[in-house]
Amino acid sequence: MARRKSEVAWADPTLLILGSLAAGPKHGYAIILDTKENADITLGPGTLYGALARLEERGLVRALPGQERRRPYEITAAGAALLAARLKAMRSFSAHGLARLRTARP
Amino acid sequence: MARRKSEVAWADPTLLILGSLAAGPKHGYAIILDTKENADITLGPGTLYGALARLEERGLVRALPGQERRRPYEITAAGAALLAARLKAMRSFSAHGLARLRTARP
DNA sequence: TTCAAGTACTACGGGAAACGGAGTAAGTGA
DNA sequence: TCACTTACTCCGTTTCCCGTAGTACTTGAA
Repeated sequence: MARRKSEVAWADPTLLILGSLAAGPKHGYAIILDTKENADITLGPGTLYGALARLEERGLVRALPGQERRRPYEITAAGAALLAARLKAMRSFSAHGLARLRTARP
Repeated sequence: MARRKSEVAWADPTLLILGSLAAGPKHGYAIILDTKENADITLGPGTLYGALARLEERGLVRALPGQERRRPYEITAAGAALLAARLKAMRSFSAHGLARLRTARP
């Protein structure tokens, strides 16, 4: 029940979801499996579907017609643009940070 | 007053702080200036000092003797190890995500 | 000398949302 | 029939992000 279980997170759920949807439309459960595999982070259902709903109301993802009991989502152009910007920031920050770690400390 | 002001964040404050301290010991205000410059994120005092206190009680940063009214901190070995792991995850995720964006979508 | 601006931090509280447990329900395979 | 997987909904708890306000000292220009 604890938010982020007192750990230092390297990415928030919304970014993980956008990153997963960047590969193509997926429904919620498929996103959970994808992030588990690709980011080694297991999103609980509350986290996933809550974040997904917020992303939708911000116009960053869009719900697709959906068959049976699955509710598939796809990333929008705005979502892809925002994701690209965030990923570039992450790439730059991680590169600089790792360089700092290599350089510094006796 | 809203947590993360309804935006999609690409890094949480604790990671930004560790990244800043990786370059060497700093006091709080210097961390604010550093993250503003290097990550283009302005941490408010509440965010910064709150996160710093949590990092300290988790043994990821350590308070130094400190002159005058400054309270300098340095990253611990545990903090550096955790930072390295998180930065590698970020680097991998951002690389894969950007590749996905380049490949996909009509 | 006065006053604005910068430095450096403390104290406080609201509220978004992360998180997981529990529940539901359909499908699959042994 | 039963266990397991898939796929999601609902809900309560807790974290902690974030800004505002306030304190206090220093510096420098008017």
